[in-house]
Amino acid sequence: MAIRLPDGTVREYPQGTTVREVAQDIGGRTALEALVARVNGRLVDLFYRLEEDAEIELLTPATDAGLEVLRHSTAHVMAQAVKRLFPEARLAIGPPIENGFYYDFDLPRALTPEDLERIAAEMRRIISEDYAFSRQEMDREQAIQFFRDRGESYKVEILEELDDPRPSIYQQGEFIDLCRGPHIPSTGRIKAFALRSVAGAYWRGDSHRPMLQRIYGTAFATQEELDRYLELLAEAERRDHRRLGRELDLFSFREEAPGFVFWHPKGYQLYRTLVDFSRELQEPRGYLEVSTPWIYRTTLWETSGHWQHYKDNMFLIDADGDRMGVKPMNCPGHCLLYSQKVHSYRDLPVKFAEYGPLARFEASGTLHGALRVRGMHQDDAHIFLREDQIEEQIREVLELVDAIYSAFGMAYTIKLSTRPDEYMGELETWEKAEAALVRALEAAGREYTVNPKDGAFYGPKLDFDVTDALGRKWQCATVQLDFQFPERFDLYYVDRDGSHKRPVMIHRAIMGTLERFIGILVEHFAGAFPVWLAPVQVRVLPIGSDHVAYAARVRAELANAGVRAELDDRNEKIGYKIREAQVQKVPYMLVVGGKEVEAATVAVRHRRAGDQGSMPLATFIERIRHEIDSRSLD
RNA sequence: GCUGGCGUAGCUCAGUCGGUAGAGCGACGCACUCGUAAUGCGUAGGUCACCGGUUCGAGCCCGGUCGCCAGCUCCA
Repeated sequence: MAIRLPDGTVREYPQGTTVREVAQDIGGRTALEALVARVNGRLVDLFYRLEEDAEIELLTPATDAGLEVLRHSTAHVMAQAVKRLFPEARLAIGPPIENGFYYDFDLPRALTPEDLERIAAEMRRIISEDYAFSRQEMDREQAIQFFRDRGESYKVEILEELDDPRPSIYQQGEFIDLCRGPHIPSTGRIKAFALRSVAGAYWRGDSHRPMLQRIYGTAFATQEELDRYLELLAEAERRDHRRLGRELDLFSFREEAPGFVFWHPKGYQLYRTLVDFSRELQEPRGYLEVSTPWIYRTTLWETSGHWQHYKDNMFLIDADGDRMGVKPMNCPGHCLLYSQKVHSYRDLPVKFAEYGPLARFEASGTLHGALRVRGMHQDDAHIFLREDQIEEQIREVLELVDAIYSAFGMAYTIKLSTRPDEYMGELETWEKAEAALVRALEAAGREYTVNPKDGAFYGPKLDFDVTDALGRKWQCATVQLDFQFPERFDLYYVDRDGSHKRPVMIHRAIMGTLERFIGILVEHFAGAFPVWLAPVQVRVLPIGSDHVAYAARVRAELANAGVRAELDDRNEKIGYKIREAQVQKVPYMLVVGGKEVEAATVAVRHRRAGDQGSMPLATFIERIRHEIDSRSLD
């Protein structure tokens, strides 16, 4: 039979040759380091027997697929260790995930960090014992009986719902598990792993099913790569917005108001800078900023459909017998506002923007600093338009998204989220909306992936995942196309021929929730904001008390030039003042002493580049103004 | 909401066997008038998350509540 290799060469082997034998024949590093192989596009073990002509590719842990298999096998080794230490443990599932793997167990008691140590030690023993992985297929009924005899009720449940008539099981040493495979050749091939944490997880992700214990771990091809990954996690911890928010005096949280943010003056400065930026971009595009009520009678929520689809996430108030709900979204209010007057086809699109407060009753366990809150503000807007304007308006929004994210140096990807199971309106309308979004994306030449069933209850949406400086993804922007609200609110415009037509609506937020977006920015920039965003752009540091008066004049001139500047006139050594400004990540420090007073200059120190030498104040102002106005990311 | 863990000064943490609480940093005061990442000395600061129980006596043991953390579910 003919075996074709990725480099295009074709070699002849007798039928029944294993992939491993082919690898040995080829030789070289890839063959030596290969963990699994892809044969005609399908992943297989190295002991797989080739029976006919095939294209094969050997996969080392340097490939995504190879690394994934390595992690999957490490999960099996972990399960083996758990079984050795806790023979009564029942196995659930143990897949590889992004950056690692997990395995869920039903255990008689809660695991402690010490248990993780013991499990890791047992894993190291299993790795040094170097058991080969083997594969066996059996009839489904036989497999069910096999796992039932071993008391593995979760495996039995999986098998009972499995389509495969001949499921496979894998074995290494004494450990046997139901598994599709493939796996690495032997446990000794695991070179670097770490167990990270234990947490509860529902069987099959269903909150009505038993809670299992999930152990998270990770594995890499080499110790260096593992160390690099662990260092990335440590860096993420150092950048945690909850910690930096406190240290930089941006915001705080109190148990008196779980899920709400207290914005300190510096944090709120940042917040205002973002809103100003949003206005600056939206006003030229015809957005009209409005403010609408934040508490409405439930009758409005019934009209909008929130009562039926979103009630559990709403703060409800009994106001003297009147049932009212705090708004989780602005759309119903904007619909009422739209219906306040008669619109001509010529007036469309009408774009209402609002930055006001919203409240969503999020489950207590989901709250997370500023990233997941109950009280929020969005750079929200609703566009009322004619059907023939959909493509052009979606394109304009896409272009706005681009303008905003590029200002923060953030790349992003687009997801198209389609009709969820619990949806409102007609199937036909949904299909029309989904098709319109696809057309707009394609016309704009944007790449996107499809995220099935993740749309809002009133329409399909485009979600934007931004990637931060540590490579983590966050969902911020959302653009939703909606045919339902105009219907429910009986909105119309007067068309050319005088008839009443139904407008379409686009719901859109770019930064999304500002609380969340600022949390992301704090972590993205590690608190060292570019000058245009920095709450304090300059701190003026007089060396002695004789220089305070001059320093105060410098600060005032900076303020006149629209630069946010502070004066540190405390009676401290210059080194101490500099250290404090550095720790606060203030972009520029202006040191002024006798020489500067004399020459009417300032000695400029940049938080990263250090001492920049002296220059006339006007020169510095010109430079920093340019940096601010151009929204430089340096 | 669920599972597990945690809650002591503004922050980070110590507190032994149950005997009424401590450090460093920060804050404040005083002195020092200083040239690019920490001057010295002193002072104040605690309902040990909250409520209840056991005990002669609870930061410590038990129960409940709240909050936070890691996940799950949900999601911007």
